[in-house]
This record gives sequence, structure tokens and C-alpha cells, in this order.
Amino acid sequence: MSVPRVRIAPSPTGPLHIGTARTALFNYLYARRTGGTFVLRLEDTDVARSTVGFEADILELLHWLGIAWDEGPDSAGGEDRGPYAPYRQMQRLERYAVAAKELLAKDLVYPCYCTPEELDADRKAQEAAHLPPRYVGRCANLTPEERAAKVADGRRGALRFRVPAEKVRFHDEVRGDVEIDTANIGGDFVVVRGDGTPLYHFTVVVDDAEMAMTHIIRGEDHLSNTPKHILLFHALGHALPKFAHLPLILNPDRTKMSKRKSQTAIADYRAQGYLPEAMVNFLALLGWSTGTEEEILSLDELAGRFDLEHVQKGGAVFDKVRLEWLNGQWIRKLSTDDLIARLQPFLEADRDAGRIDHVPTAEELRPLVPIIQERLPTLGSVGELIGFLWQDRVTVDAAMLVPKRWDAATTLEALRAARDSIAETTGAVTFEADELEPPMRALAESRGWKAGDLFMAIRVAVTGRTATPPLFDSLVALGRERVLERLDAAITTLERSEVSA
RNA sequence: GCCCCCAUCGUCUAGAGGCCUAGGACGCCACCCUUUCAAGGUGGAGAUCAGGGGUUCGAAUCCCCUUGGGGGUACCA
Repeated sequence: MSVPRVRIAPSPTGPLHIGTARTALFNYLYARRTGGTFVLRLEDTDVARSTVGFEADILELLHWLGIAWDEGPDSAGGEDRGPYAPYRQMQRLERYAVAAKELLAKDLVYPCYCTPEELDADRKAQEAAHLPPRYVGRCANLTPEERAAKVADGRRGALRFRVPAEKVRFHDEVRGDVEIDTANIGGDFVVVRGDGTPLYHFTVVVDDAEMAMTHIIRGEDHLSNTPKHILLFHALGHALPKFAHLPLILNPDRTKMSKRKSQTAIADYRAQGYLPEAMVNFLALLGWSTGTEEEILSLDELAGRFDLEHVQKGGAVFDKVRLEWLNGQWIRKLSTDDLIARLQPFLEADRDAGRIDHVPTAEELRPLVPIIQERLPTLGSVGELIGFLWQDRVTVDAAMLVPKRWDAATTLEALRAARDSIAETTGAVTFEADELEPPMRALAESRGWKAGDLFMAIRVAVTGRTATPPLFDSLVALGRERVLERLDAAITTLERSEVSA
């Protein structure tokens, strides 16, 4: 067989969805593994719901994930690239019209003048009679006179495909042989709306045929629709591509992943600080495995291993906890400069949201990388981790300042002693972690305190939180002046609560 | 309702008749490391392979049934 051609065909009716991204990824990986061509086509025939904003979101986030396509539009409203242009269905309308005309001429398709009300009544009647819903065929055998009468009556016909009575059999690359009786697909289905715009099942086949797709790799939700597509391929006189239906990505309750129950927009994951490397790695392993025990894999490594044989048949629950773990793995692999660069937008967002008062420079950030890199589950958690460094002041209440095993009086005494020690024994110039720690340990020992308790009191006083990166590194990052200021403020807070108590 | 698909630890999965008294990873628990939090290390609990019948010397792996779950059933995609 010739070079494989595969595609992703998103509808710009919503932001890039986890499921779409996963399907795009599998197609991309398949193309790269086989030396094939990966095409992106925009299915924008649902004019009422399609927007350029969604188109922009989809294209941009696929780029962000590193999923590159060989043919199709590169950007929203941008020009198409590739020999089968255009790749937006609304710009391919004549082609569908030509195909429809051809089918009409062969009587493979016929005009249907049924009104929505009639159709609705049919459906209700069938439901009441416990019959499966299907088009009753009212317009299937209209005479030319009857048609003319309908038209004269002002009715605009939709085009319906004549579904032949047969069993459609096909081989699915992941599921094996599938057989569906056309008696069960709902009767003659509409292919072109009354207003002349084509419908999904029609456009997808016309385009897949014209664009010479060799493999249709898509979600399992299309498995039941495949007979319609096969019938259409035959009607159009085109050879069948191979089909591969991927297992669905599921909500925790095992229903098809949805916006209602899960976070489905890729943009939201990016905004929270998930790395594209982690998203891709995670998505690839939802419904596919290498067959080995490898699991931390880059896009290139995935492309070198991907195959349809190891695609799972059953649906896969989207486990966000596992994603977070993988994200941590990828964050730890980043170079210092790379991490700093990727953190920047998140720090700016923290500043814009008022969570920090100013954004550190790359040089301020650099010495912190060793102590934060292994503590970041996501890039977005940086503010939560070390935001106290760029807040003008931290607020702590007296209760929080007192370590578990201590009382307020001890804490006050300890903070005063620590403050004095830092003020007296360390200079601004040599304010280093190595120099800060010994006097504090000595202090704890001389008073019979556990070093950990002393450290905790200082930690809370200076950062406003009980969980932070190592204390002395935090003090160094804060600088002598601010450490003393914050210790003073904490001491004052404690003194006041002593008085009122 | 009807049609189709699916079914291994809570989750993602390895497994294509004997290598499985079912392996790995996430999560969980314990311990180690340790100033907190992480990260890391070690160990542990966790699946009678949905259930029942076959086939076979032998089945998680093949067949059938049952049950459960999911998807599809639009002039949406």
C-alpha cells in the first residue's frame, strides 16, 4: 500500500478537548511511525456553533502540544497548506454539492420534504410503540408530480440517502470484525439539509475520499456510525480506508468524558501549569501502551514506538492524580533556564491576581531552582510554594505561630532569641544558609528546644506558612532585612495576643 | 427500547494456552532520609483475571451464556 494518510477533523464548536487531543495524538504518532502524512481538517459545517475563537484555540493548543500536521490550516483564519486545499469544510461546499448531485442522479439519494413536526410525530409514535426510531420513508418514493407539488407548496427538500437492506461488515484495526445490519441504523439518513448545507456523515466521507485517507483513526463513539460511512464510500465509488476505533476517555464514573464532570479543555491544563510533554505522555498512555514497562516517554520516543496493536479496547478513566505525578516527572527533567522561562507567565499571573506583589527576575529565580524544582507538581503551584518571597508582607495570626509542642511564651522567647542572634551574629554580606544554621542549632541546644520546633516558629513567622522549602534557603532568598522585619512583626503579633490573653 | 462495543488490583496497564502461586506504574500504608513540605530509597496491603458453563493434558488468554458497563440511535459533530 502507498504512504498512509491519516487525519484529525475537529469541529470548532468548542475549545480543544482532551478527547480530540488524544485522537489527534494517536493519528500523529501513527503517521510519524509509518512515514505517513497527517492532515488537519476543520469540520465547521455547524455554522451556528462554530467560531473562529474556537478554531484559534484548537490550532494553537495542538501546536502547543507539539502535534504538527503536514496539511491543513496553520492558524485561525490562516491559509491552508497542502495539495487538497481547502481544508475547511465551509470552503468545500461546491464539492459536496457536486457529490450530492451525482448521488441524486443515480437515485442513491432523494429529496425529503418532511417537516420537523412530522418527523417528531413519527419518532414519538415509534417510541410509544416501543420501536426503534427510524425514518419511515414517507418521501422515498414520491412521483415527480408529488415532488413538484411539495416544492410549489414552498417546502425545501433535504436529501436523504437510500439505505440498502444489507449487513455491513468491516474489519476494525483495534476491534476486529464488526457486523451491523443496516436495518438498525435508523432508515434513510439526511445527507444535505433543506437549506442546502451538508451534514457530518456526508462531508466526512466526501472529504476522506477526496483527501485520499487510508486510515480513519477516531473515537469509539463513531463505531456505530461507520456503516453509514461505508455505504457512502461505496455510493461515491471510492475504495474503503481502514478503520481503527479508539477507546473512549472516561469520567471517574466511567461515562464518556465530559465538560460537566471533568476538566476537558486542554487550555485549562496549560493554564494550571501542566507541561505539554506531560500531557502528551499521559494521553498516549490512555488506551495504549508500549507493551513494555516504559512510561516516561517524549513525543519522539512515543512516535518511535506507536502501533495500533497495543491499543486497548476498553475505555480509560482520566486519572488526574497520575497526570500530576507525570507532570512532576517532566518538571524535574527541565533545565534550569527552561524552568525559569516556563515559570515566568505563571508568576505574572500571580502578580496580576494580586497573589504576589512583584515578579522576580530570572536572576532572582535561578538560585531557587534547586530547592523548588522537586517541589512543583505544576508550574502554576510556584506562587503557593514560594510566593512569600515576593509578597511585601505576610500575615500570620498568633495561633499559627506557636509550634505544636510549644506555648505562646516559649515561642515568643524563641523568636526574640532568634531575631537577636540573626541580627548580631550574621552580616548582610555573608548572609548564607551555611552560616545561618549553626547558630540556630546552638541556640536550640542551649535552651533545650528541639531544633525542629525553633525552625518551625521561624518558618511561620517569616513565610506565613507551615510548609516551605528548606528554612535557611528561604531566609537567604528573603534577605537579612526582610527576615528581621518579619520576625519583628511576628514578635509584635505574639506580644499583643499575650496582653489580650 | 433497539443496535454495536467492552470487561485483569481503586486507577492506567503487562499478558496474544503452559514462563502467572498474574508483572509494572499512579494512589494508599509503613519504614529510611529529614527543620516543615517535597523529592528519593526500601518494604507492604491491594485482582479467586466480572460470574457460569464448555474446549484442552493445561485457560487471564479460545468458544457460548449471563451479568455489568459504555457508546450509538438528529435536517449536531
